[in-house]
Amino acid sequence: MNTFTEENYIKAIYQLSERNAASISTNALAEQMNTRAASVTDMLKKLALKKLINYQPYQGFNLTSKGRKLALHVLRKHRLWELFLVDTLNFSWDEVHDIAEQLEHINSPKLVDRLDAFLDFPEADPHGDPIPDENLVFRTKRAQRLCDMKILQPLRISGVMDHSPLFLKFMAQHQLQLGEVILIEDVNGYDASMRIKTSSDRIVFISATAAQNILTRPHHGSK
Amino acid sequence: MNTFTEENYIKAIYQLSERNAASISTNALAEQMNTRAASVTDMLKKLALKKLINYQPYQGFNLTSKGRKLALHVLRKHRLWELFLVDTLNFSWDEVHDIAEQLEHINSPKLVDRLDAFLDFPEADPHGDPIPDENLVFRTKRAQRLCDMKILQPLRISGVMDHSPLFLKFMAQHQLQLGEVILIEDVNGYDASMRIKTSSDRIVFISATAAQNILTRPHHGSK
DNA sequence: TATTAAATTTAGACAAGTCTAAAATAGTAT
DNA sequence: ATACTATTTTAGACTTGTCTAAATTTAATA
Ligand SMILES: [Mn+2]
Ligand SMILES: [Mn+2]
Ligand SMILES: [Mn+2]
Ligand SMILES: [Mn+2]
Repeated sequence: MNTFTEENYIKAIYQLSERNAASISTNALAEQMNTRAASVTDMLKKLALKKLINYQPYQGFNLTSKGRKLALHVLRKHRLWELFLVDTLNFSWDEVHDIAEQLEHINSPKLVDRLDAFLDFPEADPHGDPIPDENLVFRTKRAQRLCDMKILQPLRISGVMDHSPLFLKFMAQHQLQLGEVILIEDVNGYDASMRIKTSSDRIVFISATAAQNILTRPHHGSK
Repeated sequence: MNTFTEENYIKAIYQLSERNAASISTNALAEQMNTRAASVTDMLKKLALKKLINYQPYQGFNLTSKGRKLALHVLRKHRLWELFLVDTLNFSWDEVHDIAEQLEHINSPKLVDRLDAFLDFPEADPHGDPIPDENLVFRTKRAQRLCDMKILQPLRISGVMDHSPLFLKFMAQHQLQLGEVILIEDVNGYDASMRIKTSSDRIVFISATAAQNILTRPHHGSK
């Protein structure tokens, strides 16, 4: 049906438009895909021919509903496989992205659904990213960045925006895992760095950069 | 490292030389790969350049030790994934081949080894084909065809030679599963069809064609 | 408005893998 | 030994995805 390359382009377009809204620039996509603008233009024509994107030369482009569905289907597979690797095969969360980048292209609807069932219909992957269900609908809303949250409010760490092994290892070093409940005790007026208290009363200082990449949800828990 | 296509060619060469021994003909490989002889010749040159096969124009070809290792590595992945699909995701044995045909090309040594451990270092896939271990060594010898076995001797069904869904469904219909212990009661002198008795004293008649595609081992069990 | 700069697209080329049709080789039969 | 046939290889072409360099369009600046 679609080549790996086409799927990767469609996924990249989806992810760029998630961040920047509106329509995406050829250059931005070229950077994301680690290729040249000319190659992107070539591919855009093909994707438009397949009705996966709307595209007018020089006027930008965006996903059609068919393209959006494909993007969500690939994301669903990517995230289910990541969770499988962590939960079932005991990989750590900083090792799984590159493998899922391959597994997301395996073509077998039955396999995806069986994997989904085996993992008990999970709502989020090991990085807290929501997993679309079999109808490609998100059942969970995305969480908010730690840097945008109020002080002294219980928060549960529910995801990360930066998926690089470097950042994921940083999180592990500071024992900030998904599910951990924390509290912003203080935001430094000078550099917006934060003093954080964990549920076990441990104190952690993190930079504003780090706080921008941690996703949280208000926690309404016992005490 | 290697493309999917190269891996598929190498695997096909391995499987052809397993059956026919010696060196393989361009035409035989073309048929196996569902392509044309000219395309095969093109690929043979590339595989020879990569030192995966020995190849002299017009003189046939065979795997180098490097090529054999690659073939075994791909087979290992194929068979581990097939077992995973059947044992863990509850697929039936006639559904898994095409999916494993894709999964066998996922490139991650760590993933293969983790999968191997998760499945508890299995020695055979759902069709009874032996799985090379992490050093690419077979720990089990291949079984023998039912049609070559002696009469009135307890035999355990340990594999099949034909992997087509048609044949696998035939086996299921006659309730001939892997592990089942059977006995050849009689071989018909006219068409070499067989009367078989199962451990539960059920009688099954099968054609010589079927008997050629069932693999068995002598069974030394509790009566 | 004219000029300049940035972004995007086209032109032309290349590698991988495939194909058909034609040429070369090996093997067999007279 | 010669002729025929089956097998294999080459020649030339096509598709996909990529690239560099040049041309085009849009946007920004003077
Ligand atoms: Mn990918
Ligand atoms: Mn993820
Ligand atoms: Mn394959
Ligand atoms: Mn098998």
